[in-house]
Amino acid sequence: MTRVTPKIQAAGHDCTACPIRHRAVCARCEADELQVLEQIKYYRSFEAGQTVVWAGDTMDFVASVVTGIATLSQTMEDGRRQMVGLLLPSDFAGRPGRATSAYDVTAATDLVMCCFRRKPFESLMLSTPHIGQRLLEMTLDELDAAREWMLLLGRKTAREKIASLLCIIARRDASLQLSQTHGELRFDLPLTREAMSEYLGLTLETVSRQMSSLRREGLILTEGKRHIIIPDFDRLLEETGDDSDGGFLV
Amino acid sequence: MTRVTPKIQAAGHDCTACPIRHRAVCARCEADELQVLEQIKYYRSFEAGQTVVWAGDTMDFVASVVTGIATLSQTMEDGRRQMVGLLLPSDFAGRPGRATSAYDVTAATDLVMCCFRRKPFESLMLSTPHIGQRLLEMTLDELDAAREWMLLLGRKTAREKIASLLCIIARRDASLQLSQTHGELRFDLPLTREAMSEYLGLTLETVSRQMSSLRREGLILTEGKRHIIIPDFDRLLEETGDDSDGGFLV
DNA sequence: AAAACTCTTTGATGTAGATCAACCAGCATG
DNA sequence: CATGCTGGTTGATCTACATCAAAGAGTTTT
Repeated sequence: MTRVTPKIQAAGHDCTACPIRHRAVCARCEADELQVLEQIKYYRSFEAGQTVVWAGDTMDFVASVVTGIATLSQTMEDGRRQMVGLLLPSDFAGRPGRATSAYDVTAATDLVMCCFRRKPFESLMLSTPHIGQRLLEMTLDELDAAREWMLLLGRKTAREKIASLLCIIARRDASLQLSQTHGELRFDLPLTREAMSEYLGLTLETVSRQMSSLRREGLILTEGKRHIIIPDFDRLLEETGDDSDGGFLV
Repeated sequence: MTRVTPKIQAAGHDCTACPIRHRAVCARCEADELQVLEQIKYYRSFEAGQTVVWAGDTMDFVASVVTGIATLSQTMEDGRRQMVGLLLPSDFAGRPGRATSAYDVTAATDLVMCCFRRKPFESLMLSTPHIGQRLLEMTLDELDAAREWMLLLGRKTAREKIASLLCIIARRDASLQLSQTHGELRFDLPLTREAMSEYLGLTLETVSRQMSSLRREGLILTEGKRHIIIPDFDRLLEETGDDSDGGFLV
């Protein structure tokens, strides 16, 4: 389990060079506002599989994902688990005004977060409207995504669920690389079959079977277990059950 | 279909007498800020079953639910529907900065909304931080509720889903009446079996069967089709699958 | 007071996905 | 190079819920 510690931790204190500068909670901040943020921020790294916080534990910071992927999940007493959020670079974790985490937060891949102690961040929100405004916008986006996910969980078939997840990840990956979402797409699946099943409200066996079925039909190709190639994105899109046009807001 | 038009429409321009004054987006506003809001607000009434807006249609206002219940739902091309939100008095509908509704908004019961034209509301948000702050708080609450719902949709059994829904409605009803959530509770179900099924990701037959089963076991009693009596709230709570203590944030 | 609605309940049957159980591939470890 | 470990695949069987179908209860309409 030897993993390279992401470089940014050692380096970057300079917000202007930050890769998520224009999309994170600080996106609207002016130079002087950024300087205040730089005073209270610190980076934390996690290895794939590590837990950032457990549901119910105190969480005295809020944070932006800088690189990697984190998941939010809930667990029932008897162990049933449901993932309720997938945090990608620039997404925000934690809730101003709340001391304990409502969810298990876990590093799905190696992860770097830009953290702010909660109290200073909260007072900053009062004095710096740009932060609150941006956070509102991001929270509204999250709410839309959560509601889209409710449709998936409540009404889609296993096959549609898998296709939807693959399309979402492919799309977000493409948007990070600034490539087009047409024709062939390739990316690494950042989730295990088990994590996928927790996100989709399925068992991992069903996930595996549906992946195999999509592979058999040529809708996806795989290299190793995790590298996915989508030869024709639009064709996979048709399997999601969504409107051909609009669909997910991502 | 003769229904009494809610009185507030004729009467109330006075925010200070508003029943949702202390819980809605305007909760944190000072007297002078309320005066500005009063300038741009207007009431709209809808009868049970009426559509407020269709998904995709332009929605040039945002609004607070004053009395009654509204639902948000999504529809797939082939007609499968999933409810993604239940708006109770004081809840907020619409999204500042977005011109079209992402969901079908429907009056589940007779409904009165306090509306603000979107543009003036947006500029008010910039000049009146109290509104944006409150909206952020409400949106974060909605997001928590949506995530709780994802757990229900993804992992709960039909029986647990029904018990959860009844508990949530009973709880919110009790909080409006300022009564305790222990021992016997009674309330009117504001949803048809079909609406319940759309919310829970079930068919209406399954909803009906599970309601009958809870009734047979004495967990609920019914008077007519819609009036529900919960003789022992804590006993019903045990059927939800949630932690006995915390559970829903509502 | 019969007809037509809407909402609900109940029964018979079918099926998607869960559950239980092997087994395989890739890797790290003694 | 056997050993165990983690993550993934595939098969056989079971079951919770969907689907199809009919009928009851409470309305409004004629």
